[in-house]
Amino acid sequence: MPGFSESSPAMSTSIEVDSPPGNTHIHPQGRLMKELIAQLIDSALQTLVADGTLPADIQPKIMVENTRDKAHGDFASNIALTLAKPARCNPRELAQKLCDALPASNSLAKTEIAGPGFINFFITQASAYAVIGDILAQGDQFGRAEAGKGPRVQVEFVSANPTGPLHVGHGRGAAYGATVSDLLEAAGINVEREYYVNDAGRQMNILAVSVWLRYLELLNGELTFPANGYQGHYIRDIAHDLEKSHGDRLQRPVADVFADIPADEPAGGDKEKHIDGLIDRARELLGEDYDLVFDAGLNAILSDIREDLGEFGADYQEWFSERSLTSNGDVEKALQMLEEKGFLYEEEGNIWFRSTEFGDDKDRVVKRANGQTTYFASDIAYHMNKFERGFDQVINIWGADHHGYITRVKAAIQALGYDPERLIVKLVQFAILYRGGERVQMSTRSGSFVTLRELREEVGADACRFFYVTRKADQHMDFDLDLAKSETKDNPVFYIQYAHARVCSVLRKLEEQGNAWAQDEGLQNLTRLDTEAEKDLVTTLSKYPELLQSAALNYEPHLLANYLRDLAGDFHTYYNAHKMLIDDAELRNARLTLSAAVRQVLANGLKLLGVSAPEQM
RNA sequence: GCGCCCGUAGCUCAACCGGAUAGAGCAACGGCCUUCUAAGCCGUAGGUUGCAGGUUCGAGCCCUGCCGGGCGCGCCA
Repeated sequence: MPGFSESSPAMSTSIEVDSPPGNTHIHPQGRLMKELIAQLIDSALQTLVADGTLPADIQPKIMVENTRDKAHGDFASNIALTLAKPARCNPRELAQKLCDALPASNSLAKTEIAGPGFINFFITQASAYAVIGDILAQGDQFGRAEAGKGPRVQVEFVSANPTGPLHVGHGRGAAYGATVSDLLEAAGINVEREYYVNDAGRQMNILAVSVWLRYLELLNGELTFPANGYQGHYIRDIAHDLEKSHGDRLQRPVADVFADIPADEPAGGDKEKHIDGLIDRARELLGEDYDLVFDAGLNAILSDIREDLGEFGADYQEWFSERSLTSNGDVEKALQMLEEKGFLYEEEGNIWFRSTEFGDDKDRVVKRANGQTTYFASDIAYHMNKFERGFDQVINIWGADHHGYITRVKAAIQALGYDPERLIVKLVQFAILYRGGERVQMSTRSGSFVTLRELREEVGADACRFFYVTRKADQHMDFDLDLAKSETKDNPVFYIQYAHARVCSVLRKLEEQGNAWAQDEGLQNLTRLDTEAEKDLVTTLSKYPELLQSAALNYEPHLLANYLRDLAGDFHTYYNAHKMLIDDAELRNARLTLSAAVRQVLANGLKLLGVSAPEQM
């Protein structure tokens, strides 16, 4: 995971708190205990080196990790295992010596040696429970790193061609990109979200022609619509608006439009040649008015996409136009730079980029014999532009079908003199929708919905956002619509939201009883919380900040989704086993204080996932 | 054919980046509602981590080969 590292080993031994690497600017509460333990171990090591038990030249990496099994304490280190060989002694014996040499700490209850030589650390209850006070004191900031201290990172996501509404395939990229961006921001990184608008190229011309033909239909009656045109009803809507705003200004004789155009596919011809002929003809007949049609299509669809994403909770700082790369000269500039560095050559009139020098399978055309630059040329210029804007790191979130482009884009970046490691491409696999146990067929023809908007309307934005990121992005996922809509515990979204609402409900109930939650009294009596359910809950809470960092820096929002489910589960278990509204005021307030901390963490996590945290269900 | 991703309980997926007895949720089976939301909880069962080797104190994770699935291999965008 390159990029965020600014590690500076201050000690003779390097202390590594397990994952994520780097990001030393982040010191959330949850990691402090690990660091403390690592320092205790380091001190013990130095003692053993001083008395000759360990050779002086060892370079140990001190790893402190969470235990999986609470019988193993709170934290564990494998240091004795890794040092057994250089120390030429039995790992368990070494572990014992290390334990004996550990400095005293009032956070540490005891240590144990287990298994092949792990050292298990048990922290004191007071130390563990301190997190509850932290959560309530920090509120919605709990778990977040200090803002604006980190590097500048750009996240580009969705970037679907503006030729039609977003479909459910884009939904996963939108949810993933939005969540990763928010997570990175929570990790203290300066995030800029960007949408690359493919407003140049043939597809956009096809869109323009489609709109124009529907417009002509409106004025002159039905005509033979090209097989390769955009068929969707939204094209008619745009045509209708065009007619409203410009009347018959764009009217041209239909016979002229189709005269001498190569035959379309249904007529035994080539649909590509047919549509290209129509594009040329439209330009010819419309002259400068062509742009009017073109922009009408582009703007209508783009504003629809913007609105759609906005309602989905995906907000962008920048909508970057592909056309601007041509008009501002960036494409030519990028090609010129490659030319100067000797990475371009000409063959049969085409200009090729030597991407094979950077591991690509074959060289790629950047400019055709007819003088037109390729889409790839725009991509090169676009990435050059990104780095020129000063981002430390650039993250592209692409559909899995684009993986073939990674190598060539990285090749171009490298050829331009930038470190290709600064570009991170995350591929998002497609989601397959299921309804009633049946796979929903994704065809425009079938009655099944295809757009993201329809999906949101059917299952709700909360469930959409959550379900999309609940699996690792590079995994194929099955999206169960019935489950997403269900209001039972089977549905993780409801399950988590319900846990949040339950805490609110208890506090409301308390008020109805004419009582109030006394946080201070609760904090002072946390030691009364001595059941297993309560200890487990506190342990889970204490892991939140670290989990957040890990989810952010590894671009894995599913970790947060799973965590919230676990936390909600722990809470439901607790709630069911222990009554809160009891007469014993000290215990009551202690339990309410713990519950309020759970509510806070649930709310913080849900917010990052773009899911609402209702107070009542 | 080449490249990338993947293969874990009947199903959908985790596993803190090499650690201890591989974990959740569904589904299945058995319990719990005069009690703050049963929109919930508890318990049982379920595995040779696709197969075969290798690396080491230790492998679901790393290496090699094979089997199976997905995607990509345009002067398309």
